[in-house]
Amino acid sequence: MAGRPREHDEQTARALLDEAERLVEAEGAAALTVRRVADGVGVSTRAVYSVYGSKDGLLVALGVRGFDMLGRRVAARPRTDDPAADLVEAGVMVFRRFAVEHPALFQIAIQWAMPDPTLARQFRDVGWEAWAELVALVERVDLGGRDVQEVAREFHALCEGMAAIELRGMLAAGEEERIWRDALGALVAGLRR
Amino acid sequence: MAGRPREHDEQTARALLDEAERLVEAEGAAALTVRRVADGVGVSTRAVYSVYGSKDGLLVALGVRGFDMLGRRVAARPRTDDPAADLVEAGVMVFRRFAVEHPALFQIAIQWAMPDPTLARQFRDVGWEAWAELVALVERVDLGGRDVQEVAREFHALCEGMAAIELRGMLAAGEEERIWRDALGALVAGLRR
DNA sequence: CCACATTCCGAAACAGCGTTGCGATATGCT
DNA sequence: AGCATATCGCAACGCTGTTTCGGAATGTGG
Repeated sequence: MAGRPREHDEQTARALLDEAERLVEAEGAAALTVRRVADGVGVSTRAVYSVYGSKDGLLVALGVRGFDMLGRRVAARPRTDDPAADLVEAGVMVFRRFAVEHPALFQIAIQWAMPDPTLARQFRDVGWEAWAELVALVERVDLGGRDVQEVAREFHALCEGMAAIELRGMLAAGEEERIWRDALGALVAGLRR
Repeated sequence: MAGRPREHDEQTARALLDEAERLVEAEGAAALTVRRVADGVGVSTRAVYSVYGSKDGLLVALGVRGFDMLGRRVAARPRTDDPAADLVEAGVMVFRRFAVEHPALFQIAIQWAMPDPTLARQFRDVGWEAWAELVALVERVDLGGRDVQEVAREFHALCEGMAAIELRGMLAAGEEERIWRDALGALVAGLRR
């Protein structure tokens, strides 16, 4: 008595998630509807509910994907003998790149840009792993007795704000990386004195 | 040939906007529906369309209200003989207070947290006025030849990021103001050297 | 080899959303 | 007084997320 085997495997799950991210990226959060995601992959709307339970489940999965990506990239950063520069470079080359290349994931995972922000609780664990990677980078910088968690928050705040502003098209075209380095460098320098 | 006089005057308009802000504040952006706003004020849904044209029009009006509030408060800040401190205090006492007291307006006006972010174009003018007030504060600080607009952007980015983080409950309770001052102070100090 | 029990999928239905067309209503001018 | 006119409230439309339900597909017991 085995019953009918499920047709929607892990491959369909990834295809659905890809389509969801693509939709938000291309047409904004309002374009993310269960019907369009299903149609884009070529399955019925029921498949989305079989795999992710609900539209909210889809959003949570996007958040997990975002934090997973972010955490891996921070961890993969090279460590030089200049911890302060390492931190700034991580901000520019990881956080900025992530936000620019995957704005939909940035908005969902980092900014909690969803109809129901309490859903963020469901990817808190994955987020914490990425957070720990950032803290590890901050820990290497001498900050004159400042609380590491607190500094990490402040650094993250500047990164998040810069990313938000850049995604809104408010940074001079072509100058984005320089301005990021200027801002992040100034914050770290100001914290060290 | 005068026709029937309109029943929904400026007073109803303000009542609708108040109710809209209250709804978003209390239950999140998803709770903002034309029907609920109308019911809350005691008029029909048609009134919302008579006054604001659409739900999007309501969102734009909330954005205008936010920027108007922000601009006035920045302009009203006292100028002391320490321009750098004035800037930091403006960030803490204006931007932070605004975000904490009116999170819905912050999310709409500043973060463009709407289904269709292109609506932000419609309150760009009011936003520019508030922006000019911030630039005026930055201009007084000696920044060693840095571009004023650019520094204003960086300062705004940190404020926006800190506000976003605080609204998500990620700052130690009771320590918020001190952390804001620490972060903003560090950025300004780092920019001045 | 067949029929059954079991499981899942897809189409259709439901409530709620933003929005709009239409009949009824309430006013000011002639 | 009666007509012209502009507004309002109700009901409908197409869309949304979600659920229900009948049919289809499979591994197993006879």
